[in-house]
Amino acid sequence: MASEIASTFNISDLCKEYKVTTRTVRYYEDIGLLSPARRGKTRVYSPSDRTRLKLILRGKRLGLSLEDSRQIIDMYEPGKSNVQQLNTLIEAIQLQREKLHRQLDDIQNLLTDLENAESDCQQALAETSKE
Amino acid sequence: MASEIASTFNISDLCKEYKVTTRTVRYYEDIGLLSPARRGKTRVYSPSDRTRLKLILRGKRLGLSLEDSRQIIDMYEPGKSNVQQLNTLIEAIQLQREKLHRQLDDIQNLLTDLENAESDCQQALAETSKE
DNA sequence: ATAAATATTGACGTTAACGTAAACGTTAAT
DNA sequence: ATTAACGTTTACGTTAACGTCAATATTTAT
Repeated sequence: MASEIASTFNISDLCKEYKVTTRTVRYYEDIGLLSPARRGKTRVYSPSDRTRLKLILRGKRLGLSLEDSRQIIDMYEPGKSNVQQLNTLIEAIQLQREKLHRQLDDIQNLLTDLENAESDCQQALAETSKE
Repeated sequence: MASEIASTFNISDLCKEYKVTTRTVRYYEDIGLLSPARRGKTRVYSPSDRTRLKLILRGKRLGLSLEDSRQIIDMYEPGKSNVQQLNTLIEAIQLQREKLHRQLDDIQNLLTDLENAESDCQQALAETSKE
């Protein structure tokens, strides 16, 4: 028998790594976003599961819903796809990209606003220290 | 009497402009994010109200909660602030900026992923058309 | 003046994304 | 062997951000 090569994770280690609760990753499994293997009844997470979780959390940081993330993740594995499906997928990808570009724009603007707000504060502080 | 100068908006025009429902802007008023004037019982929105709504919606596109947006908007009007408050505000601003920079990073990565996914699709389509 | 459109204030309903607690089995260390 | 630590399922609870009526003014157009 070959020895185990791929590293695996139990639920609590995975949760510690990504600072989420077990409830959260079990919930993701409930809705089909993760499907870890089992050793008996215990969940065993593969590196691929770990990656999926990472992608989900990145999505959350961007304000995506879990369903949005699911779709995006599915985009990475076209699987058995005919021409029709591929074209649909490309369209979906482009829509997401446009949305992300809008988001980039929003962030740039908000960053500018915050920089201005901060320098206003610094200004006010400087005024205060003069009196 | 001087004639009216500043343009104002009624609720439905405002909603049409920003593609939100009246329920939404009334809700924002309920939680104190907007405080339009009244003509009798009818709400009258000023350009400043309009701007606030715009900022709220930008926040939403970025995945911010309404409370986050409220805090950020408050950052633009320091009002009567002592040194202590100003320093607290500057810290808050910097925290938000760091978060936004992380978000920028996430978006760049996701965009790269999607570009790769798209070119994989194109590739697959090319293969298909060869047969 | 009267109909049609638009406004208002309740108030209950809904969905996503978990939190929280109970009740229970399994493994690990002492 | 027993206790502590960790795992499991089940199930009710919670919060944000509105949706969706309903009942009732008020305004606008004809």
